[in-house]
Amino acid sequence: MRLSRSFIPTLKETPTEAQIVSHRLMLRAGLIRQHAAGIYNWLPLGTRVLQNIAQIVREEQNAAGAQEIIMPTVQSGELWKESGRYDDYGPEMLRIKDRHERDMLYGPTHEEVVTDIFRNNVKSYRDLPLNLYQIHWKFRDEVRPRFGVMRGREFLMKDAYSFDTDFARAKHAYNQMFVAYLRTFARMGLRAIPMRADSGPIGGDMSHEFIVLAETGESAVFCHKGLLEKPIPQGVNYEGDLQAIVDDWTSLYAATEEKHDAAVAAKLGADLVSARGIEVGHIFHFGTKYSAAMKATVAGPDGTNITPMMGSYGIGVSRLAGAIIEASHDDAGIIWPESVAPYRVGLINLKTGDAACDAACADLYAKLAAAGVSVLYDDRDERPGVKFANMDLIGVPWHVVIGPKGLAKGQIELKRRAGGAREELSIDAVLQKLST
RNA sequence: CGGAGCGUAGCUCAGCCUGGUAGAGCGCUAGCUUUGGGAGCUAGAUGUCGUAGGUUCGAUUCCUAUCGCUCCGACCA
Repeated sequence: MRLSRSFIPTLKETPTEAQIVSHRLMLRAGLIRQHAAGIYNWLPLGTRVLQNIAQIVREEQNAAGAQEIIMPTVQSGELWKESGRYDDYGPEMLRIKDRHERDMLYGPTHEEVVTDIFRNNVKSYRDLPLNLYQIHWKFRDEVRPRFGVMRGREFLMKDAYSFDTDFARAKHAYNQMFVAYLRTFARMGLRAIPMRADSGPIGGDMSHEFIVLAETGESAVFCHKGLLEKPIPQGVNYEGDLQAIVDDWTSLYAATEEKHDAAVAAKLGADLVSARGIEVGHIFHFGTKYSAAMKATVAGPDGTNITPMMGSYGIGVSRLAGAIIEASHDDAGIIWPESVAPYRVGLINLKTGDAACDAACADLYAKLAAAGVSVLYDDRDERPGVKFANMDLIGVPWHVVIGPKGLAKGQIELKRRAGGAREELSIDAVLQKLST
């Protein structure tokens, strides 16, 4: 993409409303713009990041055996009356009446809808296990939205729902999501630590929050420092027994403030990490809470009905965009991990209008595109300082700098955004390096 | 929901206390110069001073209401 034709409105100054670094940088780098309290427009750069994050989530969910669907954002209130949550959920749920005065709502979560899909379409135990997920927008009318996309009212979420015939199989479904989550966050360059958590109003007794440590995190968390270095499982067979992996991760102390046991934690001594964290994922097992209330059953092997055990598994996709920035930035701007970066390479033409520079840039731009590398090409007639500052702010992982001085020697500059290491290379060498 | 603050140009903000024809920097437009880390000069465009009432000869300024946004707290599958 040529920057001269891109809609990437960057800001030199920080808007007053933004208090934390990820919010400031998302506004300054032109990823988002606020529409109303806790509600945001995602501009082209932000949209690309969001799509990259969603794609990683999607690939790992699919690998773990979940199937993607799309459920409605606007739901019927009737279903929520069945589960009893229409009255329980409170003012956080945005309630709407349609033209026929029917009670509708903008979905804050989808247990009711997915259970309705299940009971209408799944009739036999032989169709289980089943895990359905979507990556879709939710609305929760938070009392106090804040921190940009970290606690918005409308947000993009991956929510998965598992159905199993008994607890052992439900536990396996839980473990599948547990392991998939470890891998998902790691692919985004994040270390997310599973911590014992309160299951909250949704109910249930098996629950972990996946927490990224960050100073600006909303909750206080405590964990064994060994969890910061534990290797992420590779080559996982999701059909096989995952209990050993889960046990390995849950054997070390890790808890959010609500579940924190100071006496137990104190025994860790110097191994205890006490920090703040951002919740990027949350998994629950809640048994038959919804399937029973909504009379979702399947026929069992002996002909009697089985009420399936369920779990739900959430990832805050739009929140992750903020969390990644919290974890990876410097004074100059965002430092995107390659896996989620809106572009992999930023090509800077130091002297637009200079025939040699223009030709070299155009040539490299075309060749990188042909090699399948996403490039943001700053072809604007701006001063070098402006271009450097802008590319640092946007935070693409690799910067290629082409200017008249270097070009005279047949050299261009390749800079790594993370760390700032630079090297002078030939154009072919840069092409080679970025194409692999 | 309790407490506090802020709404003036696209952005950051001054002006308001003490009422009298709307300001700065950055950005934007045009031109010239400049060009390896957010340049310089010149010329220009841009505002229902959040909205509605009230007081006054006169309101961005004082009063009231209202809407919006932010922060602290409570809350947060």
